[in-house]
Amino acid sequence: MKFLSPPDQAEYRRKVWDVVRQIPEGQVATYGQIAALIPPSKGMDPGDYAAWSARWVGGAMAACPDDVPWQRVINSQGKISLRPNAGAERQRQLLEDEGVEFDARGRVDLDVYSWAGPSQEWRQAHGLVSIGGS
DNA sequence: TCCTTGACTCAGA
DNA sequence: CTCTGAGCCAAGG
Repeated sequence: MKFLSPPDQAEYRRKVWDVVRQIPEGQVATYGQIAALIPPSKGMDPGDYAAWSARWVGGAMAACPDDVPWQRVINSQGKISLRPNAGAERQRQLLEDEGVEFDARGRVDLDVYSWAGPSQEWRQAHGLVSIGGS
């Protein structure tokens, strides 16, 4: 799914995967968090980007390579975003195997497992937004 | 060609 | 804290 595809979708998805690969085992990141690390394409309206980038990340996950730890990416509520019949149980299983715990409602405590993001150095090397924002 | 269907998030109730 | 609805594009049937 992509809604409002970014001008450079292939490029965008590649960046998303690079970021996801940095998420350490036992930690999780949200779609919005990943999106916030990647700057909008030149000329793109910041408002539109903020509104749709999270979905683009979701779209990137839908087609990610096997070496991408897609299970560590969940929604802003700390819940699995996959539909029950699309691998949600598998995702939860993978996370639990890494030590991530789910509460009674099937949510992950983001205060405990949320990833802090890649190092400033890594961000610069990959052309992502720097710490401190613009 | 028309209609459905998405790995999301945020504000309101 | 939980549940709803809005925002909005494109590929596939």
